[in-house]
Amino acid sequence: MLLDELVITSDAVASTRSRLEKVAALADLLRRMEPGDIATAVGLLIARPRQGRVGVGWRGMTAAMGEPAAEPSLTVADVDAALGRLLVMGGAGSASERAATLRLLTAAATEREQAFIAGVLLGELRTGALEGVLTDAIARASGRPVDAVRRAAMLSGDLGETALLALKGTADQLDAVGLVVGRPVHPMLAATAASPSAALEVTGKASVEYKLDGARIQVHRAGDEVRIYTRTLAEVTHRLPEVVEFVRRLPVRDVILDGETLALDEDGGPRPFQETMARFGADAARATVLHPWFFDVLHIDGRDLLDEPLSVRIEVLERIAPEHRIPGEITADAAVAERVSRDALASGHEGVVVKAVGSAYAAGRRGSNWIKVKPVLTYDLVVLACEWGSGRRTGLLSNLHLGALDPAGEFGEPGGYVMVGKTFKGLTDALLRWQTERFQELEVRRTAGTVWVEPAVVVEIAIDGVQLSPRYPGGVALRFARVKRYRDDKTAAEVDTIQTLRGLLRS
DNA sequence: TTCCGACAGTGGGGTCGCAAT
DNA sequence: ATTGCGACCCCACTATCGGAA
Repeated sequence: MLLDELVITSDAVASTRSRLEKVAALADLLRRMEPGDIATAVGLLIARPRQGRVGVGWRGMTAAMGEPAAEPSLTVADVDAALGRLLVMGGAGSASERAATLRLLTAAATEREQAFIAGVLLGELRTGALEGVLTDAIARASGRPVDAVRRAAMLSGDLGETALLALKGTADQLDAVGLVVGRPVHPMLAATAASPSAALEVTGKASVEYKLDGARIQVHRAGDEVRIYTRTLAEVTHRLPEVVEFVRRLPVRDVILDGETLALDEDGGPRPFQETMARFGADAARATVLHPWFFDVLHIDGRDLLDEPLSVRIEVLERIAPEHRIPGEITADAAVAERVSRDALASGHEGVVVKAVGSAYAAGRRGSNWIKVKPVLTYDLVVLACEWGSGRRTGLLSNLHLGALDPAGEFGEPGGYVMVGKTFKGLTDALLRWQTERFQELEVRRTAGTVWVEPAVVVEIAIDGVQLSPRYPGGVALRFARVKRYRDDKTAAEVDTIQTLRGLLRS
């Protein structure tokens, strides 16, 4: 199939807000597609090519972009082949070859094909159709139940191959897609609640478990063969030899475990997330050891546990890895849940995850059977600048630069402000419109994407905490900052201080 | 008719490896 | 040796659509 045909559909999908119309257009395209193009096309349409990221970002893309072709000639297979070549060149140190390959591809593309290819390589097509909508479209095109398609995609971890199976295979083949030890499944995710009690009201009797601040791991063991995957199914086995060794010693033959890995101090307390990531991100072994903790088991010795209630899965876990099961308690009592949460926080952990004891393991879903609860801190800060938004926020001032007061001038002018982070979260459309006007009134200067303002507007910011910053002058950065409200009742002289925020580092 | 679950979009801080400077 | 790029860890929140209630 010509790439042009796919791009026409993609543009049509982007041009409507109706999901039903998006699904209809995509389903129509999928029906017309040759089997050999289906997996590739699905990857392109959701800007997640089946090769994965091929090492081209905004910089490389703009550098390679030249005059477009007048007539469409590229096929879907051509693009797939080019992406494959780019991927293979990944570590070869041949930047010029990569650039040449990319230039060759874009030179053969028409203007709208170039835009499409850029969107795919940057991972943001913004057509309003990602996995969810594509899953519906695959179901529509194939006539299979959407639940069957979604289930196969989650268990195989591969929407493209699932599309091929749905469209060209039999219903039985689709339904037969199941857990395979060694092949990662999309992990179950958690919703959010404000308190353990609130979470418990939703779940009923629950396992209330510590939430550890590390990296999610999914561990597969088949005999002596162990593989480890991240939340997004990237394989990281070689980075975690200590976890491999641990899992090899478990009293099982085959197993799939879900858990978290993190660095610990001498007392067994968690090290800061940054330290875990420094070790997790490195190829070579470092002095830091990453410890595995598990909270779920999906398969054991030939027996799938996905559809077993959580209580049964916990029993299995308790039997095979009691020392490395994430701490928690099963309860229907809000007071007990609150106590477990307090204990978790006192031990330095993030909070708790409250899990309905009767629930199955819903791969890839963020339902209300798992609910995370973390404490929220709020501070009043001053807005130092604001950046113009993109996409649906184009033309609106969106991303706030936040400053804390420095009364003594420890990091600059006495009574001045020290930047501690940015945020674009928590803003309603009305607030975006308001701040776009207000900050232009307070403008003192302007750079390409940013309007700098008088430090006069006070905003209440919620954060999960702070972390050491190698970037900001105060040495501290906000973690997961979001706007709660503007504080018209406060002046800039009354905002929280950099010393207050730095104080959070030590606790 | 209203409600609500699922999705997509809009970006945040920080870490690494690797290539270019 | 330093800097910039790209990939990938962690992540919150709002708007919207359309099926469920």
